[in-house]
Amino acid sequence: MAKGSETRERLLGIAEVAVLEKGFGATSIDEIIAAAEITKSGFFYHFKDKNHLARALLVRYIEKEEFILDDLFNRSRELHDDPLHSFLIGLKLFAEMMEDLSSGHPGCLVATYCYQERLFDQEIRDLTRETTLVWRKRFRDTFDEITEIYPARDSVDLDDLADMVSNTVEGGIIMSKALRDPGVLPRQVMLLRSYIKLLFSPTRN
Amino acid sequence: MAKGSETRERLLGIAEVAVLEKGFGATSIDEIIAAAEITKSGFFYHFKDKNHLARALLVRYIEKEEFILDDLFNRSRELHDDPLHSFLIGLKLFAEMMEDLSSGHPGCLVATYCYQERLFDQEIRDLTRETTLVWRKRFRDTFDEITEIYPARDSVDLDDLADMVSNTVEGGIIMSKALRDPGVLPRQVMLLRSYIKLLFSPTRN
DNA sequence: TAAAAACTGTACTTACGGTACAGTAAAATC
DNA sequence: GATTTTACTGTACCGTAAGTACAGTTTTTA
Repeated sequence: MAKGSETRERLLGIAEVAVLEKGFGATSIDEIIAAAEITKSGFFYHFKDKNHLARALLVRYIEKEEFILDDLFNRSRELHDDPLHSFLIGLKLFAEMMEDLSSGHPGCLVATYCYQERLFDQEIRDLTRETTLVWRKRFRDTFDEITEIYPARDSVDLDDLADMVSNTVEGGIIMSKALRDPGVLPRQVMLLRSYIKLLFSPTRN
Repeated sequence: MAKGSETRERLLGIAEVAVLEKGFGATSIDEIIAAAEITKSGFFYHFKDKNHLARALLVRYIEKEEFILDDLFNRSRELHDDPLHSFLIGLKLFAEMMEDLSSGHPGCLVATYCYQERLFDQEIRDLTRETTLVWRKRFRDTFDEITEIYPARDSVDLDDLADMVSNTVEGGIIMSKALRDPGVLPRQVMLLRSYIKLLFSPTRN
């Protein structure tokens, strides 16, 4: 079992890089198996078709993301009791993490899939939607905690505000890629942080 | 000339929809010519290869965008003399425009190209970069005008703030697609507006 | 009416997604 | 230690797509 899932992981790793660079439709199975030094039959042993590869890629990506976010915001929670300040610390940590990616964020699979939706079956499209809703819930819970203590200085919908976190990251990845400047994403996260700070800071500041 | 450029436009229109739905690599020339009811030879008369189609698509898209943004922010400028309030009006108008797109924003070609960069030649990658810099300059000029009158309540880099406008739109398009809710993009634009408002409003508010 | 523009038609090459299926080496299970 | 399962290899094949080449034809414009 160990050897098999090792090969599977290698295939997924190679495919992920290729998909984020060229898009799913432009990534050929032939190039994946060439890089993985495996035969086509070997590939189809692991994934019955390209759609199954797509799904496995997405599931793996989502799990990795969730783990990273859990870890980061748990740490920020340990650094400060107050939900607002803890979240502001979390955003700073996130920005720093994005800054440390030497060649920039490689890209978000959810975003690439959204921009190529017609290539995927309903199951995959539902997965991207549910993932985005999980992100929303994560940050919505945070903002619920914050508003229990700090009243917002402008009337905003908290689901929209929660979406703004994902929105900033997704937009920042694109802007970083477009400008070929990995620094854009972390700086945009810091701007989001500035908004949260202004929005919830007590009036006398 | 009229008939030729008419066919060319038709090809570009069909290609744009397909590329935004499936990505460039997954859009076949055969499907484009089938929809346009033209032969393959006819296609290659207009575009010598797929890369030339990609470039023409992008150039056309950029020109359309620029025209729309010019029009919108010129109108908002006419509605209010003050640069801050004029910009806030412009963002509201933009949000309304996004809301009126019945099936949501079809997607940004710059974003799809960024997520499939390895498919395109250097010239196209430079084009996406320069376009993003033009967007930056547009909003940077606006924020320069605003800061001449209103001091920012938090220390922010104005280029970053200018990028935040594009960032919000690019992210909003992805979030709208992921959640299958066209309303996300306009609501995110309104959140950006809320930030600009908080950031530049005189302290007593 | 001549020339340029805008195509059609045919034929071919290479690459890719996918199928089918027989065979095999290594690892886990009984 | 034999057997089954896992994880592959190898070969051969099909349909579709991108792209090339080039000769011929219609339509528009000068």
